[in-house]
Amino acid sequence: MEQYDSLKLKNQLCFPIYLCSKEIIRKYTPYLNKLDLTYTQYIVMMYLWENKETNVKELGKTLLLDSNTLTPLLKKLEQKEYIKRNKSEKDERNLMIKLTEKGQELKEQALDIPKQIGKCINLEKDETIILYKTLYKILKNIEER
Amino acid sequence: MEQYDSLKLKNQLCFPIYLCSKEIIRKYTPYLNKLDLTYTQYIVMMYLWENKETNVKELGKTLLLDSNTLTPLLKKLEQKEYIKRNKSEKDERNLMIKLTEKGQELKEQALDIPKQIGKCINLEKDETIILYKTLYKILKNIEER
DNA sequence: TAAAATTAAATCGTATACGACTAAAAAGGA
DNA sequence: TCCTTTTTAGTCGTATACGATTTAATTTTA
Repeated sequence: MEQYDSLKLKNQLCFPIYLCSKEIIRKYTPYLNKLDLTYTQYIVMMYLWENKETNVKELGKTLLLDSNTLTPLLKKLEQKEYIKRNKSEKDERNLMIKLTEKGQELKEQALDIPKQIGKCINLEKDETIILYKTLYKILKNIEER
Repeated sequence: MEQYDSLKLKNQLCFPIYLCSKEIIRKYTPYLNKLDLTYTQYIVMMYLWENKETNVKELGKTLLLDSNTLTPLLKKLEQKEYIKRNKSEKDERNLMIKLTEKGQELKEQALDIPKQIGKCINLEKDETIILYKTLYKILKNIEER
């Protein structure tokens, strides 16, 4: 191993992760355009399709995003009438995020997207499972140190 | 499998990839701040530490970035005097990117970063190898379709 | 060889992403 | 209770990221 090998791009684990993230998201784009969503808006909608109601803090904990990113994004989703933003009555510091009818209906149109993306990525079942496990292990390790 | 399971966040392969990319880059930040680099600037510098000279097109092919992202980024690296940007004499459409002395010296200061990040990610050797292989397979599959 | 097509970089507009800070509300303690 | 601390969103500034378009240089072709 040469002295500078550790600085070569091909030896950086983060590099292909960064590339994959960008390139898979790029693959999502044409499908998401049809729903008038960006990728980040899409994962917010997925969270809401599962949970119906949340607040900025909760959402941020799952998506690992802070209010500085979420606030403007949620305002855009409200403009599109996919969600409603309202202060909690119990604790006015909390902003409650709720799906609208229109936001709920969008879920139907999204149903085909995962299959299309899966076809692009095209991994074997067991490769996919190992990949998941490793990625979540990295996330766990990182948050710990 | 329920009808909507495919739309759950935990079943999205892209989601943990996206999170890992963000979170690993976040780990880089304090180290890169010392070198006055962002993550994207860092991978540009890594490319140049390996190749000494390139142009925007070549660089973009490796980093999967276009001139719309690279042009302002390279101007910033030039301001910091890590690189020089000059039109090629052979073909004036090409902008040649060259390391400066100062940019070359930065490599020494970066030498410890990969080890520190590796400690954070903290995977077994064989896990890492499989992860690399799978990520590059995804990239290959994606570019094909 | 002159016009058309192609190529490379730059520019523009929009949307994250995030560190640092601010404002408002709630919780806690003397 | 009043004051301090904590919590939650929001704001601001900087830096990507990228689709679409523009500009300039080169190559192709009629």
